[in-house]
Amino acid sequence: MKYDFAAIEPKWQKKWAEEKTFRCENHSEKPKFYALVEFPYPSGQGLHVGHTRPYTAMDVVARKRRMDGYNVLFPMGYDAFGLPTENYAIKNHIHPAKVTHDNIENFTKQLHMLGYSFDWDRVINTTDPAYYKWTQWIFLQLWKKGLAYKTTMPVNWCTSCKCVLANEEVVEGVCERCGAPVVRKEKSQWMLKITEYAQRLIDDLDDLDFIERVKTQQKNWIGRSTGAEVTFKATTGEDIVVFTTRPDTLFGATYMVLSPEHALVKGWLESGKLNNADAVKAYQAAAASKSDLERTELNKEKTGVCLDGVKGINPVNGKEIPIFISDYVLATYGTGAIMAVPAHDDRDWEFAKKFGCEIIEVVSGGEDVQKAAFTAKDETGILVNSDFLDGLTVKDAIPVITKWLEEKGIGEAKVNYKLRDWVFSRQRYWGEPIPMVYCEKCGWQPISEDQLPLLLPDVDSYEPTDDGESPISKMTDWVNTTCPHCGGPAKRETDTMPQWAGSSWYFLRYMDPHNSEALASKEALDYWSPVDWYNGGMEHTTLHLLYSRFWHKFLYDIGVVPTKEPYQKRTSHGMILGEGGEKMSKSRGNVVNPNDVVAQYGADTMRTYIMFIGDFEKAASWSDNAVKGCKRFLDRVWNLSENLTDSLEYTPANESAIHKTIKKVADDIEAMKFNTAIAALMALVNDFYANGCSKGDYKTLLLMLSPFAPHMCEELWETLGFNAAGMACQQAWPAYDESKTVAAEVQMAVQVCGKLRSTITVPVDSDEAAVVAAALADPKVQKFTEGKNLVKTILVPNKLVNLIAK
RNA sequence: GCCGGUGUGAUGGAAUGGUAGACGUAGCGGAUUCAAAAUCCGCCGGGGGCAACUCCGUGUGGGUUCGAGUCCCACCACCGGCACCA
Repeated sequence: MKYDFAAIEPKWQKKWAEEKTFRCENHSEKPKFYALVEFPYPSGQGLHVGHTRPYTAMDVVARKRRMDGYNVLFPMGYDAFGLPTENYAIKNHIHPAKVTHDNIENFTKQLHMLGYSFDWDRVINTTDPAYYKWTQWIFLQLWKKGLAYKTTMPVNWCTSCKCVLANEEVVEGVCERCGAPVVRKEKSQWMLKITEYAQRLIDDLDDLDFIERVKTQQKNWIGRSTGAEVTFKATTGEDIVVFTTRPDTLFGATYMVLSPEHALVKGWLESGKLNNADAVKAYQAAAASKSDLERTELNKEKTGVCLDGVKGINPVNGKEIPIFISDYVLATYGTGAIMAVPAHDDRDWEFAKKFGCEIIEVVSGGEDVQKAAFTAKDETGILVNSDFLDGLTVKDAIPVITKWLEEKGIGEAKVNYKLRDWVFSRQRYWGEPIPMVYCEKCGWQPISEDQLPLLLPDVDSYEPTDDGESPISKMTDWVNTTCPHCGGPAKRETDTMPQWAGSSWYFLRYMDPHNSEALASKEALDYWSPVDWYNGGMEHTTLHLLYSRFWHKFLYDIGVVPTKEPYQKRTSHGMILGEGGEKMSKSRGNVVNPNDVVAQYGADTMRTYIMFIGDFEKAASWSDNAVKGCKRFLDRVWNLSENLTDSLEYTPANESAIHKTIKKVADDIEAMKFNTAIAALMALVNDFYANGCSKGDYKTLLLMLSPFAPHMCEELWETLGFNAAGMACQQAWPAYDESKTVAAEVQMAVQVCGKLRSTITVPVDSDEAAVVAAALADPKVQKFTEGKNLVKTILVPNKLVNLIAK
């Protein structure tokens, strides 16, 4: 019989679908296990090989855990709102809902084709009104708690998408999605107060089993820094509050810098306090017109303007110091104003040199501060020229000055974060409508919860507008409504939610996907929470992963979900590169389509190869030749089935290898070392070829291989008549006996003075004396020990003996 | 600049401080075949030697250890994240 994957694979896929083999219930005697992969954005290109790596990996884990006796939830869905669909719809004049529907159909077919063990009764789609009803509901709860607010501020504006972006969506000054330049635009936007959760988002990482680089990247992004806020006085009477991480250097503050957008500057200009108003206004205008890229350009010359007519007063010594405006001070961080200590800060030093400001050393221990700033914060620095702080180390001076500031009422300890509130509105069509109404009399009002879902209206044109308004704004029938509060005329919000809204809570919906009363029932949430293991891409670390942790914490605070954190464990896969090690792209012509691979080699080969390709966490490049190697392996397994001995016992020569492999494959799957798990199975098959293979040997092999190559294993399982107790995927993982993982005789390395000289074969667990005696009997060893005294021996049981001879 | 990671044959990659290169590709030799494909068997880090064998070898230089790819120190290269964040 030939291994005809083209017939076998659809046969089993059909059976699994019809019998709902992988459906799971929200209750069980078994322990629960919730395995999650990031749901795809159903693009027109279909499933990418990049998707198959995490999906296959978690499918292997899910299948293995079922065999371990868990009640496994392994769901799939579609994150279908978003710009590419909208852009495709515009270009081809097809409704985005239709495009989405077709793409989802294609994705579903492909996911079935790969034999994934998803519970298909729990599929969700973020564009389904029954789903986004609850996305809107969560937004309303955020609004009720004051965590959603609308405000006018400078925001990131993508010049190509014609849409605002969150900070997280701007990568190196350009749009994360399309690569177009991002500029600052003053716009009124819905914002979510993620900053209120900054500290908890850091602290709660400690108890989670996330890979370290995810934790550090999130901490980096949140960017906590501790210091103090200090109030300086202006000679015109106003308070100027600054944030500093180095309050110890306060005596060295010789000037101040405000961001060009700072409110005080506007005030001084309006009240005519500034003698150089024209220069100041010109500088403000120049700063405003700069793109993010220009503003953050590396090693840029410092620029600025000194305010003529107003000075600051250093509160520790009463000195009058000049005030500048400069774009190296950001309006959106801290208070938008700094005290400048050029002797101990590189940026301030550079600015001071250019503008001729005074540089006073207040921390000794470095080089001449006139030549370079001394920025060390450790014990090497001793305070000088600082009155009561003199003689203290930097570390000791900080609490002393902070306490002093607090006592005098001119400052306090303060923590700042780089994290900004989440800009939550988009001027586009294909997203969840924001369920808010604006009334001239009552301001912003939420629509009543019983009116949800607020449906996305049909429009004729989805084109984004150049004036920065959503396409829906032209739909006057929809826009004009009545105020839920006073009943008077009012207008709906026409911006929609960002792409990240639907994915911020989707894992909860899988727990109870058809619930019309709540986003999920309390019983379902209690049973399945939290997600036990979530695998996804590193590119989502400071986007989806952070956003969904924030939403989950909010839902926890209002009593909707039972756990503080959504995901207990987070792992991440490396990218799949093209044949030459370059990123796959249409322009390079190195894109691998899973459909082609499955057609040529079958899904089991595709699955096995994508797991064997290399270290799961690292990038790996595709190799057509190596795919053939995996096909060859599966063929060898198949062909072996025709030469089995009848016994259901293990063949003695294979026994210890089988026990060892059972342990290794199980451990490797849990550790995501899929490549070595498959290597171990290959080695075992090589043993079977060499030693012969019994039905019993083969049965265990099929069970171990079934998570990787489920179709072929089911077929063989059936053909060989093992199926009385159900399919292979429904069996228990084979048991191993630790004592049998070691053969009766072991080969041991013999070193003389640390150098390998020979190997000997001895009975397992031989004691030191026996091993040493056997080693000394070896002529190759004798060559190096002859005429010397054995000073010491080191034994590593069953592995190695080292003879120290002098 | 700060944080994290990685450096091993021709190649993808293996190695709880204990026989470096498992397993797979490619390559070479053989069997089978009219021939090829497929399949099966063998070889496959470098130098020296007919051989037995021997010396060298995990980015570089030191160190700890009976023993280091693995631990420590310094450096080099590359990759990823953050970055005028006060």
